[in-house]
Amino acid sequence: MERDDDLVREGDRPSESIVLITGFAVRYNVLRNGKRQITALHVPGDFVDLHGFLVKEMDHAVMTITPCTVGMVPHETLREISETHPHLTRLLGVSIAVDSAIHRQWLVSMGRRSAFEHTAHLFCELLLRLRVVGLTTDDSFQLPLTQAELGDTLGLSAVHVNRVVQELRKQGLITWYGETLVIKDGPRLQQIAEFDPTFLSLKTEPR
Amino acid sequence: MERDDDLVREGDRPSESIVLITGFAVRYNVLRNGKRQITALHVPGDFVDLHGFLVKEMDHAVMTITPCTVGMVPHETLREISETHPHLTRLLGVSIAVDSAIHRQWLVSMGRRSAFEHTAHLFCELLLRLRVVGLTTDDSFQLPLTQAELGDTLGLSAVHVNRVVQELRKQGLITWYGETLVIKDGPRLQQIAEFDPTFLSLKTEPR
DNA sequence: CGCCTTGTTGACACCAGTCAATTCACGTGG
DNA sequence: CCACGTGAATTGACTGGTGTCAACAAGGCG
Repeated sequence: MERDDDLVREGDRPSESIVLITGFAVRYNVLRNGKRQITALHVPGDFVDLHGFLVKEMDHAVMTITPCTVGMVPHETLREISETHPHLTRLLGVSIAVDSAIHRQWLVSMGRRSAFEHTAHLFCELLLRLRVVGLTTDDSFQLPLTQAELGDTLGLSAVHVNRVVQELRKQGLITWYGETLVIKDGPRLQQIAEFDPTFLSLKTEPR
Repeated sequence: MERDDDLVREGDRPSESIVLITGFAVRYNVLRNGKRQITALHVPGDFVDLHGFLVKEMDHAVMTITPCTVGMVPHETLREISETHPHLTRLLGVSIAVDSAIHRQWLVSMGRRSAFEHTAHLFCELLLRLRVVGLTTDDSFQLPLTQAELGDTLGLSAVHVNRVVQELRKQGLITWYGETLVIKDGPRLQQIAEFDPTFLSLKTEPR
């Protein structure tokens, strides 16, 4: 798939779920006044649309922000799995639970962190998530987002994102050149963001 | 349980999950500087701590904000259910999916709605959720939150919550006296909040 | 009766939004 | 190889929504 393709549209009633194999995608809502809020950033390995299996109708859309390759899993298959493979079902549940943990952290960032801290927190989160799937080299990774898209993710204006990014650069915390983001001082960035890496870690359950 | 009791503490590794039978509870995080963000409001009927079954360690706390009665479900029971009752398992999944839908709406509100719209949206959501469990009379319900707690929910200061509530009153949209909140003009409130009631509705799946 | 929480109000500060112009990075076509 | 076009990044000036601080009112309760 190309850049800026819709994977799911608002109002859809999908009959299959999507696994993101390579590339980045975003989940978002658009308001009447044209403002957009991105509610999730999906990286390779993410089950992008699992809850579409459970809810009636999509209340939001998902689109690629880079060229992507995806896998499709028919809901029928998911149903069979949920009836015959309880431990796989649990894995799906864990996937949803992790999404949920990320959502909670985003809420904390939106509500109670400054734009600076919020941005730092997101970068910490992405470094960790991308490291898990082997997409980092040392403390850097590809961040194929425009500053405007980053603003829609953070709930900030594009102009203010720019100011914040400049400040992060000036303080020697990051470098962001082209699509490559380098975390230059991870510990301090985590400290600023009050980032707790354990919120992404999962219980390794028997079975 | 009394008011302001902890149901779950940050860092806990619970061995049972909680069903809220009567009363209200909140899920929250506290930052170093003392700021608090409430990430979920739980009403009677909610499965408060389902994901504690799936994740290793709680990254947040849950406490009652009214006297509550709760039911405890050992994780062992949940595991048995997940292995032998796929359709019940699905119900649990749906519960998580609904939480997730609410979280996304909160993110949109936090990021892209004004304080006024955000507050209106929350009131619309609560009216609908409480109606589903039969806790409304006409367009009113019990809202046992202080304005400070409401601020921690919305990501606003207590002072600003007060200003917003005054404005909602002045425009004839709500009444809030004691713990009783009355929605006086639901349609207009929904319109202001850009509230879409379908985001809480669920697919009624065979089995 | 006096404390303590909650709600309310006003003055003021500041973070972040908006608007508009400019620069920069690139890709394309002549 | 260079002129242009386009989207992204950057900058500055100004606005405005929300936070902070502080004081006061209104109840509820021991």
